[in-house]
Amino acid sequence: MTTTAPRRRASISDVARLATVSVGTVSNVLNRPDRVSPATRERVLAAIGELDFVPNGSARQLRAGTITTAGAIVLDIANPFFTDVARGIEDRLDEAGYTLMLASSDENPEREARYLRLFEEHGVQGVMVVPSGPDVQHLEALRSRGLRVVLLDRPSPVETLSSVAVDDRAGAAAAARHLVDLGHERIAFLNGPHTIRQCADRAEGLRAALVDAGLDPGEALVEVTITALNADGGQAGTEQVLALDDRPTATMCVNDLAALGALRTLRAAGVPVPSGMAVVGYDDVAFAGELATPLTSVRQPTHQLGYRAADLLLDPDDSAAHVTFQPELVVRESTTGTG
Amino acid sequence: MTTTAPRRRASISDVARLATVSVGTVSNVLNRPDRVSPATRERVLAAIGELDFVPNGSARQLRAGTITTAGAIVLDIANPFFTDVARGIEDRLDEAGYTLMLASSDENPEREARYLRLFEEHGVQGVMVVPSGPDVQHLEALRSRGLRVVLLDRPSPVETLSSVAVDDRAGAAAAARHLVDLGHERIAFLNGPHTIRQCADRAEGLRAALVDAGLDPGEALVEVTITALNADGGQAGTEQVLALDDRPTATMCVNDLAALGALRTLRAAGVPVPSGMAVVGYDDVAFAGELATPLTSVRQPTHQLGYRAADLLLDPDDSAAHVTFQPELVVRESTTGTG
DNA sequence: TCAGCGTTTTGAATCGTTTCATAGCGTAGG
DNA sequence: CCTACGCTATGAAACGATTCAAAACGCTGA
Repeated sequence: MTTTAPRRRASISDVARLATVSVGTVSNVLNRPDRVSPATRERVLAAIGELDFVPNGSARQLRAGTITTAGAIVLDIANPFFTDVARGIEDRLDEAGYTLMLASSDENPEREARYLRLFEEHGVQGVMVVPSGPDVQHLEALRSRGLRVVLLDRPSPVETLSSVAVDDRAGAAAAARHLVDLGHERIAFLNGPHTIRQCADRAEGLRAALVDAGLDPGEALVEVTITALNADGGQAGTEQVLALDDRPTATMCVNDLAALGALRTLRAAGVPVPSGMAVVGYDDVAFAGELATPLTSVRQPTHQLGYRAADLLLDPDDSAAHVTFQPELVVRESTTGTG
Repeated sequence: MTTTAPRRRASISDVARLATVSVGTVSNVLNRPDRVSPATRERVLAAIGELDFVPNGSARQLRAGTITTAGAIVLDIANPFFTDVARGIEDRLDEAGYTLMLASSDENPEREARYLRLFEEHGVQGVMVVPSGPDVQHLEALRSRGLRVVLLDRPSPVETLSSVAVDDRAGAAAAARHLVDLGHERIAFLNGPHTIRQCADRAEGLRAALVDAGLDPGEALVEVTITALNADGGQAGTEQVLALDDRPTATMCVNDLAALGALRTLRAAGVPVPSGMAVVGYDDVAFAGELATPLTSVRQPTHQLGYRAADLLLDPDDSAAHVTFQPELVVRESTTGTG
């Protein structure tokens, strides 16, 4: 193995000099090989190999103006829901020869803005974003500057931005109806802050379903806000719920990771599931069915969600489109079991 | 909400014209505000705001030569192990004001090469890679062209490349010793292809531990190669194992996702765990302890792994460093239970 | 031999920044 | 009143590619 010391990167003119042609010809070999005679092409390719030449993307892009790259920003890359969505995006972009730059905002609008700026500065074709706040003006501004923008996992609050979403109200409502049908009349909801639209929507769907069932949400619903939308958050929230005077008989969680934390905490506290406390998750991630107490959860078409988002981003038709998928309640023993 | 039609992106000279200064001054406002008089600065900033000016990153980079971005390529972004590593990387880069471009190679060397090229063309400072094949010459070539390269999750096979890894032989050996101590004398190993170094190392560690215990690996070890290192792969592999004439009494899995598939398949086949078949996973992901049969698994310091990798990448010292972490066996009921 | 034509190659202009040598300007000191 | 100096601001060069009008080349047929 040879250990060459780093040297200056070869440029197209270095190649041209070595192959004794002009830079224009080298560029043609790279981009329109058919316009170059075979002999010249050979010579240029040899020089490229010799020098380990890799074209400078910045220069290319500066001149050509555009690249086949898209960006995506999700809330948390460690959450399987978002990685499944990301896979859907990647698969669709791959078909079109595009590449994806992925980043996670940590629900932090400042980080979101930083990554958006990075993407814009580097001239991506467009971005897919799970907004970390209710305000989408900055995204509309981005669109007006010529980038394609697709809102991920939330219906667009403005006409002009395309969006792909799952009906969160329907999902939460289905879960709530299921619990009410089982006789629960007091339900805890470990939810994220309402600044995240999905969280607000789910709270609303849950509330509406309770009203439909003739219950007073003020009585029947205890919403606990958790800041970390993961297992740790679920644990903290469940500890709060267990400390309540009039303890609910069921807990809905904003996602399956939080439900994992809830189950862990309930087990530690010796509360049986579901007889002591029914638990419902959200997302139906891969392991939901394999837990000690298999988890009732709301399944979302994650892969499709990402795939379709990328589809909209690539669509040459410039008009905004809005796609909504329907979620599906998957019932398991964390609500119907005998434990 | 106003809906401005996309117009041409403003450039620094548009700003200069509007503020009636030279382009150099605008650049100074952007990069060395203290060298510009407050009055001029104000005027320029107003023009920037007016025009929605966002500097062109390609042009900047072309001239300045470098950006504070690093790339990472993992095998599968849907695998919690890799996303935890990615979080570690992100956290360290964030401290240094760097941003991360993340991609997954799908264990496909061609995809890996494509992303490496993309990263290089865009002038990242360096890349962290979980190589998808045994050959690292292309990475050494990258390094010789001036990029910083850190191998992720595998010890470097060459001196010149920095690496961060967990001792895979030790992890597999610890798991094997545990199984042998429990009396198992025939062990199935659902492993990935040996072209992936971790897989080869784990097979070797397992084999060595069996020899140490006085067993003949030819007899005691049944290695089943699975192509998908996830739950589906685990399911397929387990089906093969169950069809064997002389059925092993324990199954080691290359990761927890595969173990999830194994547990699912065993349950479907009515094979009790661990009395009918003990199961060991690898990675100790968040849900491992919460499964129907809590999973014995090899814990790796994932977050640290990523954090340290980014650390090496940022280290101004150019010499190659090699960091190895030790894994830890976490024993649960999938091997010691009464099921 | 030369005009005419199609193919291949050339080289200068261009993209939007940063950088840096230099010019302009106001002020303090002699 | 002139010089020197410190601030600011200027504007051209440079980064490394693509693009395209024009030149060079190689043939064919008269």
